[in-house]
Amino acid sequence: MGRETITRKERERTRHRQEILSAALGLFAEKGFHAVSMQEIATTAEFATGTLYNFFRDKEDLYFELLISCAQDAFGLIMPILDGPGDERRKVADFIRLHEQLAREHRAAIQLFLLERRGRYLPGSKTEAKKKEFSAELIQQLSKVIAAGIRKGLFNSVSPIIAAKCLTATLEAAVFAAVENPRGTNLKADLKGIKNVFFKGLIENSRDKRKA
Amino acid sequence: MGRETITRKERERTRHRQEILSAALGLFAEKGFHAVSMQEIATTAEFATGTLYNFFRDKEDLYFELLISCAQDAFGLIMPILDGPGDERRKVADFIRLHEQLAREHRAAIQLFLLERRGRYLPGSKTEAKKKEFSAELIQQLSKVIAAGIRKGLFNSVSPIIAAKCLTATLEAAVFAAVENPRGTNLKADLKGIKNVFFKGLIENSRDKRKA
Amino acid sequence: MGRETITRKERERTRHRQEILSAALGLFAEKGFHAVSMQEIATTAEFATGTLYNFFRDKEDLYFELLISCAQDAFGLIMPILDGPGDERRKVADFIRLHEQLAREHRAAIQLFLLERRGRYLPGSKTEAKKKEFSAELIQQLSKVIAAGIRKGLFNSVSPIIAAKCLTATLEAAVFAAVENPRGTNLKADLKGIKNVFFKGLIENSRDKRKA
Amino acid sequence: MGRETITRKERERTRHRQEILSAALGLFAEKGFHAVSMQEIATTAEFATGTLYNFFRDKEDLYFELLISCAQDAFGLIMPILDGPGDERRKVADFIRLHEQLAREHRAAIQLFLLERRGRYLPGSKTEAKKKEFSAELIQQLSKVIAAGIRKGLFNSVSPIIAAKCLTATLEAAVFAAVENPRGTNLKADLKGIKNVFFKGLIENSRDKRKA
DNA sequence: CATGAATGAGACTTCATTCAT
DNA sequence: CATGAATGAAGTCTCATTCAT
Repeated sequence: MGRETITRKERERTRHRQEILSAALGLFAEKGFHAVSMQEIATTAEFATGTLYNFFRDKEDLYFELLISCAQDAFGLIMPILDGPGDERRKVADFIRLHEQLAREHRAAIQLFLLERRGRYLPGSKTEAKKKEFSAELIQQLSKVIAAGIRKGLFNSVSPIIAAKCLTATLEAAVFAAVENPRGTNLKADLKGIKNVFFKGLIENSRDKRKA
Repeated sequence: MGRETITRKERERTRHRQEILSAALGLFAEKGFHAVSMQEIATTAEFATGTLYNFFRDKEDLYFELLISCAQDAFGLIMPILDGPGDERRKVADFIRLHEQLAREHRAAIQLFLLERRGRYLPGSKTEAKKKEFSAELIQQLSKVIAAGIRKGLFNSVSPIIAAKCLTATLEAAVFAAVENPRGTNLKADLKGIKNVFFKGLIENSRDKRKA
Repeated sequence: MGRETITRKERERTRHRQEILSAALGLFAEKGFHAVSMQEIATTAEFATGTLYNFFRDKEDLYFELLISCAQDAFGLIMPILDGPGDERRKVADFIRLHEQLAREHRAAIQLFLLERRGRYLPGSKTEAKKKEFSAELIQQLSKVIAAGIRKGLFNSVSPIIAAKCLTATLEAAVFAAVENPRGTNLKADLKGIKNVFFKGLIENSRDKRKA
Repeated sequence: MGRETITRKERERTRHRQEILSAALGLFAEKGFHAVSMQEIATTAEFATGTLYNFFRDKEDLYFELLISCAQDAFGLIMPILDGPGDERRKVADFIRLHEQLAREHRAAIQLFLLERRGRYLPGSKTEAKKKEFSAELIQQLSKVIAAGIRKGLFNSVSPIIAAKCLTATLEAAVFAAVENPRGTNLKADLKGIKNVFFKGLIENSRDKRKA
């Protein structure tokens, strides 16, 4: 019984923490960090203001934890695709296609990440560092895949890092646009187009060589 | 004399306006919209707080005008390249290369534009709309160039709009990174790499065809 | 068995109460009443917040009880010296000397009493009254000793109450200084000097008389 | 005219600052630092909350400036007595007597200084340091007078510093008591008694010597 | 009695904006 | 137009206290 009691309390606490994070996610994604007040988050989560501070040191910490939580979710979807075994061309194609699901199921998280570059405006903040870290990790993994593809002759010989940066920047922009204005965008089509652009390149290689 | 007096006054006014905008640009770029106070801008511009309100309706309006002013500068550099006559491949290459100059000479303006997606936190604001407008215009122009290139057989047949979006997103990310951390980035090399990725594409077409 | 169980419980309760008071004493002495939170006291005493309220009505009550507890300790040392039989000059000298021990062994209690005059900011509080009461009692006892000394011709004929107030005020200041900055103070020497000042007076009486 | 305009504004500003300090003095003296809110000070001074922050960095700064202002007033009365030329016995007597005026005319300032030892609870604060500084300066001056008196044979040979500390501690206590409870105290009589105690000493010197 | 999460009033402080000079 | 003191709403965070377990 003792163990169970403890466990119930702990479960409650975790659940409450989740509720707060959930409320905060929605609001931050909708309005951005500064336009959301702790009051607002508390009310949305149906807690008192002070309660938030039993879970998070301050507003920035709440935002930070949210960031981590969202990033873990996203990485949980992304990494298996990039890490797994298999054809690099397929991996990249799947990675691109995955963004449709991300836009559908992680709308708020995407806004959270992309609404404001720089973690919390003043560089050097914990949030700032974390965002960069996530971004770097993603690019790192993607570039590994691309490098492997190049080695196998599946991809042209371009800088894997640069290619990864190009692709992530493009996908971020596309996903963000889709998430901000779902009705005005056809993300599925856009992703196909993006794949096309990246896989084909702008300049038909054969012709290119002939000219050279 | 009358005309001259008026003219001097007008010049003065314009100059003061410019000084305010200039001070605001530096601060907004460095800290972001929320972390800059009107008092700070006033002090930096060496005016009194109230004076700012003789030139701009409110803080958002100041930001808005600043945005427009910066955008005009940028477009003044970009459009001639895209609009002018000549080889589309050259145009795109020049457009890419131009971003090095932008990062060098318009550091603050770039941060102003890219620090925060969304004009000013609540979607639907004037600033919000303006940012989208600028972005759309750029993509529009660039896609025209790409479309022309495709028609002339200079580029592969991809969606010009998508390709333009890919390229601008990528360049924005690269320029932003360079501007935020000049020492940690080699923008010139990155831009070359970007050109490479876009021109080559990931998948070597000749091989591609062979395999197919 | 019944009686024993009850007794153990009572002992436990008393011990817990003491632990709380002990933790509170250290914190109040170090930081003052306002800068210490109930949560802090609870943590230091290794209890939950709510537990404190099983022993004390509120924060002020805790402080009040602490005051009484400390005063009893101090009085337990002071009163035997003043009350006992013997030479009044010796009593006063011992009373002065006793303050060295107080500073050594009751550092926290001294800070508790002397850090803030007035019991607890709003005059008229319970704490306020208690502090005055203790002070009055001390002065009362000390003045009795002085009065007796005067009657026996051991002391000059001064107002015993005033003399007692002078002496306690002086000693309080000296002890407080020593307790706040032990390294910068030589309390033993200071106490000797104080004794000297009070026993001699500023004006050499013999000369005084000659001049008169 | 220009100079006059500037001067008027400056005068206004100084006057407002004074009004704030005056309101704050009354409240701090009555309730102590923590029990007074900035709101309360603002309301009492008939300003908006924010206005206080145009004059003082924060609450502590306001308190600090108040302290300095009060100390200057007090020193303006005390120092001429101690510094001037003349008989040291008279100086000390006048210094003691002066405290009646202080209690009458600087009631609030005295409470401000004596309500809470330690400047602002946590040692090391600006306020803390300033209080000590004032106290040290007073003791320093007073001890000089006493030392001079001793050299001239006007006073017994006691430690001047210790004697000064004894006297100031005593006077502070007496003045504070009078200021806290004007009806229950006869400060004039107390000061006479204090003078008596200090000038006579407890032990008649002639007898003392005879006994020795 | 012990626990400790929840509460919510209230404190301090900032800052966009106004307005009399 | 310029000035800059004044405004006061709003935001962040603390903490004494309660109460269900």
